[in-house]
Amino acid sequence: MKRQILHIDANNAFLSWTAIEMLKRGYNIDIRTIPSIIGGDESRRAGIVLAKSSIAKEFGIHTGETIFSARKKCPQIKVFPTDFSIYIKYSNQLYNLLSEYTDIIERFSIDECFLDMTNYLQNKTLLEKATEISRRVKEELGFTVNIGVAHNKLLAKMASDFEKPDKVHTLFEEEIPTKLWPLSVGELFMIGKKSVPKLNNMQIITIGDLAKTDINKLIKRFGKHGKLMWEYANGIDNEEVHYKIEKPKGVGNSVTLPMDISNINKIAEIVLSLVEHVTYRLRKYDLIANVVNVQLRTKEFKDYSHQGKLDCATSSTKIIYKKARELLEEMYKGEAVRLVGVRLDNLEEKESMQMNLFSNESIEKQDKLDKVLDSLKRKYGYESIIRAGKMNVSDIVKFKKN
DNA sequence: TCTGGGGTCCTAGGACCC
DNA sequence: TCTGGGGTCCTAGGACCC
Repeated sequence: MKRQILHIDANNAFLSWTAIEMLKRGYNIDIRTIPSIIGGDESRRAGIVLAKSSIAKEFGIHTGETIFSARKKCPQIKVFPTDFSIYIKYSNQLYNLLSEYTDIIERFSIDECFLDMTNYLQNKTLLEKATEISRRVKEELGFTVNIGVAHNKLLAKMASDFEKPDKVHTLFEEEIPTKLWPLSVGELFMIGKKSVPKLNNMQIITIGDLAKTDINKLIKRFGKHGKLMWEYANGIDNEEVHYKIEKPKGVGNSVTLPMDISNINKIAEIVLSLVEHVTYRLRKYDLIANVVNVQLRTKEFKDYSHQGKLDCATSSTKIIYKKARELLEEMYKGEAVRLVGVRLDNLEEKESMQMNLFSNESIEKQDKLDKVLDSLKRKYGYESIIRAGKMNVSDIVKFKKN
């Protein structure tokens, strides 16, 4: 039996949601109707376009380009800051509305969901359900969505990416040759900008070209990814809609510094504050980590990282910082650093934590201290807890001046 | 006042064991 | 004077996604 899958994608999510919130707060312009973008903070060297209005798009502005470049294309562009609390609010509203239609719902990202409607059609067609959802989101939540209607996740996702905004598109098997195959190969999900030139060199220009290429040739050139590409080009995908909430496989935080730093002690202070953030998140999930990873990005945009296994899985700020500091010292060559990141991987449930016979007592003590600090953070806000040696942005500025 | 931050998965190569 | 080879674990880096 064929599965009945929908992919729902909020149109210009960050910008639309900001527009609605601003109107609610009394702002008299709907920023969806003017040349506008949501952008990162330029003063913190994070000035890229995260979302754009349709009019901004007409000026040739793309998501991911610099705000500087967007201004050159459209000097009158209005730039609004990011605010994740707004996005989470509207994302939840969308999720709650969609949850009325099926129990098998997967939050694919902050603005996208997959729905498995196979056992939830109630004598209606999948397309009728999609049309109803589209209308209700617009009327009740005040923004528009694109909906892809298909028999698997890949085709539903590709369909929702067809003409925008506020559209419902089907992509059933018999429509693949006319709707999917004429598109450029780079439009296919999981084919990024590095793969496109390699495929073009093999005379593969469209998704149809890819679909008709010998799969073994693709496997030879791209390994596992080659098989996936070929299957996707042919509309093959058996992935389930993952409706159970899964814990993360890894957690990380990274930060672009307001200015480049080449003093290892100052970098270590940034690492400490990142370790505090990241272990706090880890403890919220009741997880412990086995692997610590420290990442640096140089001012030339060269990324490198070192990772190391802990003797025993933990969520302790102190132990993880100690490891992170070792990794930093072993990898750092003295370059000017633009970004610092810390990731924790190979996570496991806290219940399974193995008792370390030799330092059991001190682990428990440290665990208690972290828990106390966490509850203070929740109560008084994260910024109220500042360990000695932690550096904030103004310290970095002062450091640079000295 | 060019170039975010959060993830997942894969691969190549080295170390080590038998 | 020949220097295997399979398996597993680990790390660094890269590709892709939103």
